[in-house]
Amino acid sequence: LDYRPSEVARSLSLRRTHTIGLILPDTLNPFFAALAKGVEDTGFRQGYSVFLCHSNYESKREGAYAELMISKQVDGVIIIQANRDSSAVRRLLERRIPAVAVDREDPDLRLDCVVADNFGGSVAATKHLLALGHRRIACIARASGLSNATERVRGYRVALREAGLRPDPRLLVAGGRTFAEGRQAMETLLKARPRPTAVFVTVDVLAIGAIRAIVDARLRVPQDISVVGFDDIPPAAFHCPTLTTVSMPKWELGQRAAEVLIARIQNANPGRAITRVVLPTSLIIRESTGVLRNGSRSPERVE
Amino acid sequence: LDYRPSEVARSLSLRRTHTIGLILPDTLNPFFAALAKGVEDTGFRQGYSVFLCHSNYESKREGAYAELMISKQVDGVIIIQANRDSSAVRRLLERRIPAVAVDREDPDLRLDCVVADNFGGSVAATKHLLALGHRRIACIARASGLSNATERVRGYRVALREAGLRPDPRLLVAGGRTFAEGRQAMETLLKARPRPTAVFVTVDVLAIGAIRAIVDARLRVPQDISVVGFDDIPPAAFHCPTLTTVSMPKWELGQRAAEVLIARIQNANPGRAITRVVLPTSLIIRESTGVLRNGSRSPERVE
DNA sequence: GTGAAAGCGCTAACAA
DNA sequence: TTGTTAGCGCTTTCAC
Repeated sequence: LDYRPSEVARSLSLRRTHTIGLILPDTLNPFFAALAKGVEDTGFRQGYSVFLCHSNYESKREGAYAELMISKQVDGVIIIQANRDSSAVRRLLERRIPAVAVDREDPDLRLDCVVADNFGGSVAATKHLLALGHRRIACIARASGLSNATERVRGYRVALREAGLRPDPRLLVAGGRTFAEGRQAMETLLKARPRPTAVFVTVDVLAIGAIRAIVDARLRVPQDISVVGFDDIPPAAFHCPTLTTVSMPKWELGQRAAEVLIARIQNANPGRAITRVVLPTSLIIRESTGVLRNGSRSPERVE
Repeated sequence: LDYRPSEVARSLSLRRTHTIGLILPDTLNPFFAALAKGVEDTGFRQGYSVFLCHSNYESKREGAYAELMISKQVDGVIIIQANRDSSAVRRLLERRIPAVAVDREDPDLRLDCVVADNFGGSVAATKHLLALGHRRIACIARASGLSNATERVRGYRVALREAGLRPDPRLLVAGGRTFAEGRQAMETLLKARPRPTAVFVTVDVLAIGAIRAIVDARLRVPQDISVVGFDDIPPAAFHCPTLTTVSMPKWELGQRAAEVLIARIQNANPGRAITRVVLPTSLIIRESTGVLRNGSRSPERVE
């Protein structure tokens, strides 16, 4: 007859809940959504349920969720930190809750992490623009101070330097995280003189916003300005023009994070060395980048 | 000193877990992601944690999750059914787990539901195209057989009939749920002769794919073909051209569902009448729709 | 008021 | 092998 053992009684008895917490800024962002799917898929396959915890980019809420996960006695948590404030992670570690950081890492923290090769991807993106003849290459980047953001800017800078160019600080502008903020950042950039002929936008969502700003200024992508993004979110391949971008292994990031976490949970070896996995990124060339045209050098009108 | 009561012991004792399950097809779809955020936000505010359960559009996985939610003894579940198969919901109801259906409803099932005015939104979208002078108006729709999909097609048909037009079955094509499937559907439609001058795509994701097909065929939106979508996902406002669409109260759908569920949970009145809430939709006019041009009547070349 | 005890539904250790 | 029992950490009841 229709009997289901009570998981809560089992949890109390076994002291394991077969539940993990996933703390992330916002699943509305397609990048995080894909990553979340990766953890949920592998958790499901391995018998773990996942609590969805939106920090909403707020440290306070992140902390509240960490506290809640402690009370709920999850077996572990996967966290995409909202910002530089790592108190939530520290709290988890303090309570000996297995935790793994994804997408962004903090060298000060001793915990497992799964990240992508942000630096390499950014070098590739910038070199692609250089190979197309561009020299005035701008960059729109998240100013979160988190490793993924800083690594991307570092890749951009290093690539420029290797090409014998000096990064122009006026061409580096801070973006937020929404389409609208990407547009805004690009509007700022469009005022620079001479205007950049290409822009490396370190987040696809911002890149799509940036293209909007370019189009609204009656300029064309890529004829007047080339743009390359980062993440390869689903809309990137369908935007007009389709977006040249650096592909992130989004689902895999989540998958690997779940695997590392579950291994840590089941391997009751607390002194085990820290795991750090780095997944490769790769440049996907589409329509939004093109060779530098002389005519696009310094048009007078931006309307 | 740093003491946290064990929620699992409390749950066992109180027979309430302060946890709800959220079963949905896929958070990668921005529509579901926004809805999920709505339930998570209000759950958080009211002291409920949410289990994220991707059915992946598979009844089997949906059923497995329903079973798991029963074992985990969640206080209730919110479900966006993957397809016509309602066995998962029935299972929940059988076990007296409070459940609420969101976005799609099944008249055969006696459970609370929160849906949007899909019919009204579709009528408005179609009337908008009619007002612009279009007569050959195609429709790309999900063929899931679920209420939201059928209501949207019904709205389209009713609006055409009210304008004295007879819906042409050759202009109604089934789309899937991805950008690529939207493009495919539009490719089919582009072969129709005479070609439609406008298309109502019942899902934004499909609409963006459809625009891609139109552009690839060297036609322009809206000069050659107008397109209106449905959902108003974030990229819709940033696409080129920006997408005219019917706005869905996505976050609110999730929020209301959570509220209805929590009320049902706390109101131990099992005989209470079924709650059915319908939220309004509204047409948002952007760039992808324009007046019918005679020149766009029947161009010969589709490249 | 304060404190002890029973019970929530399981698992695991131990007896028989 | 099978059956019994203690205990997981809380809430609630009941006795003091």
